[in-house]
Amino acid sequence: MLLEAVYAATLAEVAAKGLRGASMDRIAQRAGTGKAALYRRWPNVRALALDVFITTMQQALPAARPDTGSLRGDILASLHTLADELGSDLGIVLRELISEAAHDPTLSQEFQVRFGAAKEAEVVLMLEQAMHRGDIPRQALDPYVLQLPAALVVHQLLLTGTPPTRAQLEHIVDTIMLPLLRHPSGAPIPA
Amino acid sequence: MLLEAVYAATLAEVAAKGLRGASMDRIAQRAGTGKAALYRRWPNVRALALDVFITTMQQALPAARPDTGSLRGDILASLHTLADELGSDLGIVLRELISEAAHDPTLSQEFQVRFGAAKEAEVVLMLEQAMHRGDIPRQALDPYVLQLPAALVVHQLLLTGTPPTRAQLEHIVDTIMLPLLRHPSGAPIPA
Amino acid sequence: MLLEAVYAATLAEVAAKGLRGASMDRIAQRAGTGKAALYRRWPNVRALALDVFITTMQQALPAARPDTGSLRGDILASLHTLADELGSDLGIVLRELISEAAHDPTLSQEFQVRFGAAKEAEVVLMLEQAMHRGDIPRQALDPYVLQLPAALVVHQLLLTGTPPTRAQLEHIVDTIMLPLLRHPSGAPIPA
Amino acid sequence: MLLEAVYAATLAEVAAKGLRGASMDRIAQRAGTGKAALYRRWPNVRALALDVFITTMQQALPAARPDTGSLRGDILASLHTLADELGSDLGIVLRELISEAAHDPTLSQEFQVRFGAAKEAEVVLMLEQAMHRGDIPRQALDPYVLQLPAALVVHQLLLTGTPPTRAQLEHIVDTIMLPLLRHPSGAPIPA
DNA sequence: CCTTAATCGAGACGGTACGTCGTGTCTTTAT
DNA sequence: ATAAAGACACGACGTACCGTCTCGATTAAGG
Repeated sequence: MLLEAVYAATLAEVAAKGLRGASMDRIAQRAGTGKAALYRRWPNVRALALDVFITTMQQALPAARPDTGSLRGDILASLHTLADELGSDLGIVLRELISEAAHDPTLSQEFQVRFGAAKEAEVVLMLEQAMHRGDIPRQALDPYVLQLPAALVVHQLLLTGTPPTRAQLEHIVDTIMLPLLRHPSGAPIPA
Repeated sequence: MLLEAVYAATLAEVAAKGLRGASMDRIAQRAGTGKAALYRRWPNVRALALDVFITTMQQALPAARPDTGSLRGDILASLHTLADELGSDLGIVLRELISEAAHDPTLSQEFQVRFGAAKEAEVVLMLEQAMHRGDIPRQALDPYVLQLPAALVVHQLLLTGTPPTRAQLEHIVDTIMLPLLRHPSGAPIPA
Repeated sequence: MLLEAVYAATLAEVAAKGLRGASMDRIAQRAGTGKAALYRRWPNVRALALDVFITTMQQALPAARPDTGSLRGDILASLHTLADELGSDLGIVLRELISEAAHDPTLSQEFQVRFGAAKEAEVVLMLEQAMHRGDIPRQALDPYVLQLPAALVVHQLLLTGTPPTRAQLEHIVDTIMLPLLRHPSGAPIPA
Repeated sequence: MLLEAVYAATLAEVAAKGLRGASMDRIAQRAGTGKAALYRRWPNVRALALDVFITTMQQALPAARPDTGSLRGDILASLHTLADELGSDLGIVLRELISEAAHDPTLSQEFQVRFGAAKEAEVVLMLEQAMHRGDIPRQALDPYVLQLPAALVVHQLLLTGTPPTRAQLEHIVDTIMLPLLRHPSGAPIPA
């Protein structure tokens, strides 16, 4: 109840003023509560924003674990969900958190564990299903290949400010991702 | 004279307190001047800090255009230079730029022009040399493939806080980049 | 508690630097508080200083309503109290009030109500007692006559920087005030 | 030439922003010159304003030495001139100077000598003419009586913000000033 | 059913930094 | 040589947030 209001207020505030310009006072006011209620749960604005970001991202995850019947469809659906999320206010928050993480290694790890790992697990699942089905040959899963489509999506967002279009996503999947999965190099994977 | 003092003061302040904790008052004091002299040139602390870092960085750039004789060697050298740069203070600034760009589209463009384009041109040059030599088949250059190694390096930096090691870079080149270049899909490239 | 500290700090600051040289920062520091606490209550240094002085003055007022048994004694006692007040730091504040009032009509009124009116009521009371006793003939009270001694005292203060001496006050009462009251002109009083 | 521009600029600036709000920078700009030219002649804003004020006042003085043929007419004419002056921008400057004088005794004296003394000499002249004509009995001139009408005019201005009307001036002259001059007390005048 | 404890909103508190403005001095231009 | 224009070091201004804190008022559970 109250938490929902706080989450919504935080997203709105960060979207409007940026993480740097966000203020506890205003978030409290937007949420119709007092600062004490916020400081009781989060030590500062950044922590609050990170929590909101990750929680919101995670709620969006289940919808992103699709089973369209084909590997191509699954990957595309997943990327599309990601691109949609990053195109919204969450994209702004992501960029803020990236800079914040530069000063706070804790945040970096937290971010990696709660967001990076979840994304990766999702892809692993999809690929294992695909190997079961025989869509792609059995192979050891290379983490760099797993990250690849997400990395390209995020990279484009960070450099140009907008996530890839559906056509661009298809291009990424068809000319980069699928070829790599169909003809794996079989090289050993470094730690 | 005064500018040198300000640059030095800014670097010292940022080193001491971090980019986020730097304050105009203290920078002015360190530089033996007044705030007005700073605000006359930069609109705020971030702009000052970013200017200082970008200027400092660009002086170190020219060393990055390699010609090792083989495509693999060229790409690796280029990536290594990038990873080294991003592992230093430059990495921090990159992250600040990213968040700053979320609120200032101008900066986004500026950044893309002064860094993204330079990086891309460098890769294009390497690939054309390689096609001349016959290392890889003649092909239209796919911007997503060009960005790919840099995207993976940056992505790892942003998620984990540290750039890839030499072994990881070799892995990226050998199992992802070179296979894609040796067996291009030939698909049309979307705008 | 805090207010006391602020009042004391303000008096100390003004004593040290003069009203014009007083600064909010220093007053806050002297009072062991922050500027925000001051600006929450007063819009600027002048308002604070003036409030402190007016309050301080009013606490000293009650002692000023004399009943010496003769009209001459009453008026002299009243003027003497006024002269004493204006000879202290209060004189400085009076002058500040005057210049401040030139830009702020509200202050003009406030000043008139809290001092002018009080002073006038005091004189009216004395004169009515005197008419009762038969010291002076019954007469309509002319506001210009009522203001007269105070006006002369203030005027001298403003022009020379020091209020009249006891001998000068006696002269004013004996050669100007009392003759006018003993032989009133009886002319109508303009609005 | 330049001085005229500076004088006009100063009057305009002080009228617009008050002495407290006046700035050397703006006066210089209004006068179409640089700050250096001002600081070469006056040590600070207050000194400049005082100089302008007194000079302007003195130029207006000669017009105030009337000879209407009757004492009443002379005094009224003189008071009217004073009230007019004080009702204009000069009234504002007067009030500013009064507060300034609180911190600078030099200014107090200067003001008294150049303005107060001139006013007094004017009244003395009028009264001596009147005694010559037999309008009033020969008598020692009491400085407090001399100051009296001006004191009342200034007092009203300072308390209410507006100088007396013509009717009020006549009242002051008829019921206070003239009676005192026609029936002098003859008491000795204290230093 | 009442009371005791926790939580709520509201907002004051001591602080730090902000970005603007004005000071009085000193230097650069352009005659 | 002088004058305008304006940079310089300094410091006060008034605002906005910070993170801590004290308040009643409102709930809830537990005796």
